[in-house]
Amino acid sequence: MGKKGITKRSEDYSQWYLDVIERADLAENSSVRGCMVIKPYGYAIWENIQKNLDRMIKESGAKNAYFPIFIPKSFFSKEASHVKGFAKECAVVTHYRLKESEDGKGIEVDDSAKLEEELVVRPTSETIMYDTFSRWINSWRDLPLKINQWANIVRWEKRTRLFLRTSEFLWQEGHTVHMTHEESEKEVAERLNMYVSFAKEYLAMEVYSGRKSQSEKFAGALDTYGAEAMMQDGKALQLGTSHDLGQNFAKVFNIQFVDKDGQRKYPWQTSWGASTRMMGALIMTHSDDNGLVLPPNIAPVKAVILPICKNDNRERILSYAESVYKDLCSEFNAGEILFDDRDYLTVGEKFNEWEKKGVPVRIEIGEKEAEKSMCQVVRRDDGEKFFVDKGILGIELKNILKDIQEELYQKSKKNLVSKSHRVESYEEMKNILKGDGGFILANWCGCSECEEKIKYDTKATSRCLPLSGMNKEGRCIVCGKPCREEWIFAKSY
RNA sequence: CGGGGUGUAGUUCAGUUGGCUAGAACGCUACAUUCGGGAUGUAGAGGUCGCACGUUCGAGUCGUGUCACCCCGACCA
Repeated sequence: MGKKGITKRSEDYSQWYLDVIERADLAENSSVRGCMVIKPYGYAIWENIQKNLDRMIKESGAKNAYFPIFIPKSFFSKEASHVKGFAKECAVVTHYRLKESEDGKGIEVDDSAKLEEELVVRPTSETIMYDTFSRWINSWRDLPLKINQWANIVRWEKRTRLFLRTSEFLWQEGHTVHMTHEESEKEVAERLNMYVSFAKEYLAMEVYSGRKSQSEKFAGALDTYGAEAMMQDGKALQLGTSHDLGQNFAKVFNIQFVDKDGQRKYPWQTSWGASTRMMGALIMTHSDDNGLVLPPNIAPVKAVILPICKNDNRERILSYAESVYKDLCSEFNAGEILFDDRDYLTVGEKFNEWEKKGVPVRIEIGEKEAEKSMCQVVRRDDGEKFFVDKGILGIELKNILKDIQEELYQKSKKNLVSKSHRVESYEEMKNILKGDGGFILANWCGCSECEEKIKYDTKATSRCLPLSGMNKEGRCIVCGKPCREEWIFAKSY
């Protein structure tokens, strides 16, 4: 009756994904690869992310809309660096019809149904949205325009990785248009901060945020900003990005507005997004060897009630547990409290199942509890157990959930700090990256030669230049030239 | 796209120098006994050995091709 345990996380992150996603196992010989199936429990997590992030997005003034998944090839190729950045990972639709094959043994593409112009399956929606924006925007009165879209995205990556770089993923992409660069820069910063606070308040994650280097920026942007989280294995994972697009797209899509002074002008644009990868980060950050650990603010199920009964006391305990369940249901939203009265599983199996799924709190109800009109509450994050009076369970539970949320965040913060290393020499940097990894804080002159060398020597790339890294006098970790920017480097997913 | 590895039951894998009716564990189904940390017993279901071609009297096993997956590169907000 030994404990089986799931595979140690250090060996295989995918053990944590079992209840959340699985590899799409499509028909044999199918060239659709690297896709995921999001399971109901995983989708419930995504819905909680959507719900809360969507609220923050709307608070920024953006409105939700939906644009086509198909982008005419000609749109796509208008912005030179944009197309260069995405060209190698696009799925392209060339035909619109199938026909029965000559030998009657199957279906084949009907060559007579070839599209005049190929359609690109969106790898991001800048181009198709901005073509429309050019017709929506005429006057300064039409600005700022703030549009958000929840959609699926396809990027035919050479190498996929379950959850972190799948061929198809879900995301939210925001696109805004402003009169001045000052205004669009403010938007870029605010949306970056939105992702940082979302990570903190909902995902219970501490991140570094700042400007990306020129080599890491979005294809077509002036500047890209990102939020970077640190995983338990010392690798960085980007949570969200925010781009200052300048007037690059406005010029090629001919988005113009007549300003108050009567002049036709190109507006300034931004785009920003966060994807299902965020769930990957969430899971990889908090989980332990017993499975997922979900922050209460994002967990689909906040607490599970487990009656523990024997044959001779079953009815009594079940009816007591049910009254506890009803009490709690009146204080929580539908589905947030679960009553697990399955009698074909042993208690141990149930404990294990809910632990694996990361339900923040388990409420045990057995002989002792029923007698004293109490409940035993067990926290998923630290395993702490205590008795709570039935009468105050609802209030207590809310406090406990709040406490778990806060402690998970503090733990994440501690992890980020302990995995961040300010280095003074290139040797030190190489040694750390060869060992446990983590974030390296180091002065860098900003030239691409030094960045390339770091990448070649350590496989780490620059992650971002945080606010705190500006105006830090020092010498470039590689070439030794005096410089005043302290960048963050890390190996990343 | 280059280098390495792997495809056998739902899952993880074993399968000898090519040889007889294809193996285990877990999971699944039924019944009974259980139930405060991953239960036990009995019975049962479950396979075109990734796919194609080849070598052979005979292929899960050897060869070629192909497809998919994993790792490392290249690539990648």
